[in-house]
Amino acid sequence: LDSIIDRKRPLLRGDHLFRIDDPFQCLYAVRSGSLKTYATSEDGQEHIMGFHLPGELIGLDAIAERKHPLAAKALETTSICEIPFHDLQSLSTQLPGLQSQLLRIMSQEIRDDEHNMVILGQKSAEERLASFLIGLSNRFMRRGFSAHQFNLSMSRSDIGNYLGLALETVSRLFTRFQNEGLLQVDRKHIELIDRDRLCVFSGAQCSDGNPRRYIQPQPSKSQ
Amino acid sequence: LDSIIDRKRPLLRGDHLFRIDDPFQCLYAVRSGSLKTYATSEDGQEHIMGFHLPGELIGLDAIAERKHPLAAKALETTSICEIPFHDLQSLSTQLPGLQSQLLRIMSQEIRDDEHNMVILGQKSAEERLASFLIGLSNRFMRRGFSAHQFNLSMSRSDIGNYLGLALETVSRLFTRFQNEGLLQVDRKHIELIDRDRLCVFSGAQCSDGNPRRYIQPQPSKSQ
DNA sequence: ATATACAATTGACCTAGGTCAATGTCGTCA
DNA sequence: TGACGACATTGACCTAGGTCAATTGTATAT
Repeated sequence: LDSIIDRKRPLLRGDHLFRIDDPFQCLYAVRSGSLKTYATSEDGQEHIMGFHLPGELIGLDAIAERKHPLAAKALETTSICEIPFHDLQSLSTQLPGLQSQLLRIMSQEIRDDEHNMVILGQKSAEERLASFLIGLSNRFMRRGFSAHQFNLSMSRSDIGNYLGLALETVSRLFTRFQNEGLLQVDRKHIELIDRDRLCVFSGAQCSDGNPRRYIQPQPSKSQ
Repeated sequence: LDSIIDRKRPLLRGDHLFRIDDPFQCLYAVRSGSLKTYATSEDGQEHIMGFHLPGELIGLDAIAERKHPLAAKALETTSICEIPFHDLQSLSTQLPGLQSQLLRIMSQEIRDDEHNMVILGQKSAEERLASFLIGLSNRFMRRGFSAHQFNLSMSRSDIGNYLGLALETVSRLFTRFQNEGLLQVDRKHIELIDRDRLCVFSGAQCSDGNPRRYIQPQPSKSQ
């Protein structure tokens, strides 16, 4: 199963794992550290699509066109597993479970993106940042890290870019959350003091540690 | 190949194809008509995630959890093909190409969602509506319909919800675009007069009829 | 034909959050 | 140790677009 996986030497902060339009050869799994993926618009503006933590898979969006639509850059010293896609495919013809596992992961990615679209399209700045922090917390928790205390490897500007906010707004919200007693910020270090109340601020479905979930249908106000 | 596909009787406007948390049995392909998919938040608020035109596939986000995270509702009289997922999977163990075709479609869906996240996160109201119209136009064109003239099956309110705008803003933009000579609106009917200039307004990468594309990397301002 | 209800438009007003600018803090390198 | 440069914070101001409300147009039911 992991006979095809190749462990590469670690990336340093700022190194690219791949760039936009690089040919698609491999999926990548983060072993340690973190990365951001981003698109750029014609004017050179960067649009961050995601932050990627240990245990997460990168590159699923490249399968269709056989090249990477986004670039991936390390936010800190980061080690990566390379998974050659060709090998993965031939292996999966033998292992029936592997194929459907891949489908499940991609389906989950689509769900997560849908969740992000709700956040970007419908939520206030406050709700966005709270959702972001709760989401990070959940992801750390699932991987066995502390859910109440972690370091942000990305800058305020990266967070703002990702959430569709100005970096000044992000900064102001951090101090506001801190004054409200929701959390303690020290530079990159975050401690969630009152995680439950932060969930309330995020306006959602997340206090149970189960992230990226959707909500029961309502009575349905006809059409 | 299409021995497993079942054609159901058509849905009427307002009918649900499935609701949130319905168990996942089938993928669905739109044959004619159109639908919207949406999540609802705890307060009953509807969040539209997509509009679905003939030839498009719905339900890929349900594979992971074996239930539908979104609801799908017909915007007009709509006919649908049901594709039982179980059958699809067993069939794909025999046909090698089918499996990878499915992966490609899901990968494309992830790319499309990423594209939408850029629109929601980074674009102005004007750019959002222009992108939306160009995107629709491209999708119609690819399916053999007119790229310059089509009917919107969704309300202004649906469009606003989808784009993260108030319906009043959508309405104002339609009249503005019309006054600028970009298009002609009559209720639900849209005629794109100056598609190229509308592309300019959308601030993107779309005038060539190839939608959902990403852009070359820039010189990269280091870090 | 008329009533009803919903969809769309338009205007007036207001506010969340963006922009610009000044200042502060930290980490790195000579 | 000091100076530079990136990052972060904070304040003052401004505007894109949201909200509220009135009006009109359109479609369905009686």
